[in-house]
Amino acid sequence: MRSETYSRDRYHHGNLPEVLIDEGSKVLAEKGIDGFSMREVARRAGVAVAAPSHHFGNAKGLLTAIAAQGFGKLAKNMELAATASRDSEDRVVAMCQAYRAMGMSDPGYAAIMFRVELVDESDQRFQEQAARAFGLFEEALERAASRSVDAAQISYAARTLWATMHGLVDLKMIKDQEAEELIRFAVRTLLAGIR
Amino acid sequence: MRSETYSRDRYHHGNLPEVLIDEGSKVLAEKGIDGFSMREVARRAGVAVAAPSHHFGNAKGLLTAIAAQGFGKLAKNMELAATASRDSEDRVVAMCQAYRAMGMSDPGYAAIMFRVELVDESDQRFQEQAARAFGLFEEALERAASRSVDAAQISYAARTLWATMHGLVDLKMIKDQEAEELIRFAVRTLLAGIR
DNA sequence: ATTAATATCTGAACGATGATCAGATTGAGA
DNA sequence: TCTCAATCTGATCATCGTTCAGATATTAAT
Repeated sequence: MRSETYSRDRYHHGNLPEVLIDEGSKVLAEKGIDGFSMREVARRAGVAVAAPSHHFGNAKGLLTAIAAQGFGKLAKNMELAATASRDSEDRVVAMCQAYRAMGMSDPGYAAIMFRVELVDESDQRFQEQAARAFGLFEEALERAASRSVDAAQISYAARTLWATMHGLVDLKMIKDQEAEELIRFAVRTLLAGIR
Repeated sequence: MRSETYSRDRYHHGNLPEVLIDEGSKVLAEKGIDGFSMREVARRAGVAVAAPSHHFGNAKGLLTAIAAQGFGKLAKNMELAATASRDSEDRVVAMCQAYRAMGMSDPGYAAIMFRVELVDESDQRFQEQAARAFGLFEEALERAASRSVDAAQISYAARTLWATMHGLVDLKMIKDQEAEELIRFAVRTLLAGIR
């Protein structure tokens, strides 16, 4: 019985990058960004303090990789949530709920995914995953809007609603009991506004 | 000619707390939250590293004080912006613009004012200033809405728009040339939605 | 005016962190 | 099998936040 999470009997770990991402997101979930450190992650992975740098360059690199994974999860959750409804407005609401759920239940990811100063936004994989999540969102909104709405309006609406959800979650403005109602309010007023 | 910003000839500084807040916000503006440190602020104030702790407890305490001052500035800017217009919708837009202007031109404040993990939200002065800014916002929105809209709707709308502005600024989703248009879009659709 | 109490600041220390670098170890391809 | 690149270690460095005893100044009380 070893107290460390991962064995250290081999000099070469095998799949250190993945393990570091996993352990890193666990640390974030448990202690938040304040309790996060490269050394802590290295400890949990049972590896020397300098090892992570070889794969991710620096702390920002690891956080960026975790954030990219987070956006991948968000996209998946949003897709899943959307399939539950047939009504196009309901689908947008469901996606917003997925966004909220991730921000609330997975505080580790939420704490860094949108933190410009913590993440390297120029990272390709990060951009891909973030764009994928936002793309799903935009698409769903486009379907919920009437056909007569032009592209510029749709773009405005998508960005506005995305920003709204981000704000509501980031500022913790959604109380659990009224989440459904408040989100639906935001979606409905926006759709009503562009129709 | 002294290189230090403040003299150190007196053992007792006189108004250290204010100076620390000033220097702290300057550091934030220049180097962002990454470059911010108690030691750096102490250096600029020409004071021992331990001095700030006596007034603000810890780093979070100083950041909280700076953030509170930031909300005070924001409230002032919003009030000022609102007086420029007579139309109630225009006033809401002007307030949003003030919000945005602060987020963009004063990145030092924006970097911490809404960062839960950096700030002590239970701090009284912080709460007061933040509530004041939001209160102005809520009030302006209430005036812009028609009289038939009930209080719950107004509350939803205020929170939604505040969140939207926060999201747009935080995620840097507003490009300069379309700022006016996008903000007006957000305000107008929201008002249209609740009318 | 003198003294006591309080507020303010110093200087040195401690533990922890991110980053760097030479060198050890391993695995993959010639 | 041998070579070379990839991977990881261990030690080091500068910096950071915080703490604490003690020095200095201000205020209040006598």
